[in-house]
Amino acid sequence: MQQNLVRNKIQSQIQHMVNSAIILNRRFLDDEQLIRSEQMAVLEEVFNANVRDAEIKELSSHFAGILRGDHPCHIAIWGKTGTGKTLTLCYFLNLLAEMCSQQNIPIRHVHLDLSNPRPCFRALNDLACLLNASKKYQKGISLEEMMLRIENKLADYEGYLLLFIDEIDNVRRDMDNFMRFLVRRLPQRIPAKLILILVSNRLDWPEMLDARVKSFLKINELIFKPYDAVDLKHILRIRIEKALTENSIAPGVIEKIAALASQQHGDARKAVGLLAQSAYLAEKNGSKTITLETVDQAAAQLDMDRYISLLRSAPAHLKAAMASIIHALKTTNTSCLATGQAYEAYLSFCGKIKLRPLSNRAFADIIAELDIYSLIRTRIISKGRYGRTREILLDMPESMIDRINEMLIDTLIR
DNA sequence: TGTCCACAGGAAATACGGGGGT
DNA sequence: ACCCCCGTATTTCCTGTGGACA
Repeated sequence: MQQNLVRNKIQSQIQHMVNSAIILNRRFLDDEQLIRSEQMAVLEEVFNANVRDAEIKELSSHFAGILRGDHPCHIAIWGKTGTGKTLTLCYFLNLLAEMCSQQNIPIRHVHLDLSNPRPCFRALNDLACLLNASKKYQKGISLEEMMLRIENKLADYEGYLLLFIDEIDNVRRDMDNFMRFLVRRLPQRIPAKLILILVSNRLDWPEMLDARVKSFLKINELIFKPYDAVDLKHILRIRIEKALTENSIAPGVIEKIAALASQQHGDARKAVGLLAQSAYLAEKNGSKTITLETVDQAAAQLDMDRYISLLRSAPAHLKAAMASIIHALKTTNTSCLATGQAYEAYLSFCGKIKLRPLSNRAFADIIAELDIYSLIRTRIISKGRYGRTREILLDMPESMIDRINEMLIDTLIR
């Protein structure tokens, strides 16, 4: 009897979930889960909607020379994250390689992805790995050695070599060294016709370079504009068609998601992410449609998740600093802190959890880092005779502060 | 007008850890 | 086992500064 009740209940719950399902194909809501060919298929549909037309045209005219035996110069590409630089380039290069091989033009392209920051050494090592010139090293081998290995590997390749370097401004430290190698040294030492494709999301990165290297870069420039709301709507429609059931979207929802995403940075990945989150949420609530309110909730939740996951994996001192700032603001009942006060709070907090505190200077850097992640907001103010300091304040909903605080203390004490 | 506070933030030095070559 | 090399984290030392106050 009892058992039957439970069975019925579970069965009806499952049935309810099936009826209210709005996600048909989960994988199309998350690029990570798509295999390459599916990504390309989605991308082709996007291109068919005339999105990124101008950029592809530019690329075509730049590289057309290869098919005539010319040697096109390097190209620099700018655009913010999520504007489709990487995917567009991959797609384009594959197509180009296909055309070349039909005409027996030797061509190789290598995609060096620097989406997480790394020093010169690591970047070179990764490049060497992609070329099969070396294995993965952590440390311990000189830069010179790494460069030689790359050169030797390429010593008898005479065709076109397209080096597609993604997010090049992520090479921290010794950027000059890295660029000098690519721009001046490598072309002189290998027979291949080298073309660099330098992708970055900051317009100003060449300013950081050595003037001599800069002058060697005879660069053609191409800018990927952020997607506007119209483009984003196209992109979202394609995903919705593939991933969701019909009529699961309330009127205005696409527009709202597109507007939110284009307001922020015109990042397509974020837009799709927001769509996905909205769909999950609607399904969890047993609703058959995604409404405008669902989108709001989803956006809030994504925000929260971003903060939480950012902090969870952060170094201990960063967590401690964040926790002490929250604590200090709560106990003093003011809305902002000066650096000195924050440092005091941090010192006593460290004492409590038995963590060796960092110096004043290092703490200031942590504050700056928290500001970059926009976990706090700071600005420099001068109180005249009473000194110059940063004003530190939190800028997030009350409920979020509490949850973050709990999580911090939990992970720190354990 | 000059002083001087309480820091900001750059540069260099130092500490530390870990891997490769021999 | 030893030395060399490199990357990262932190410290030490330093110069710079907006504006209230005398």
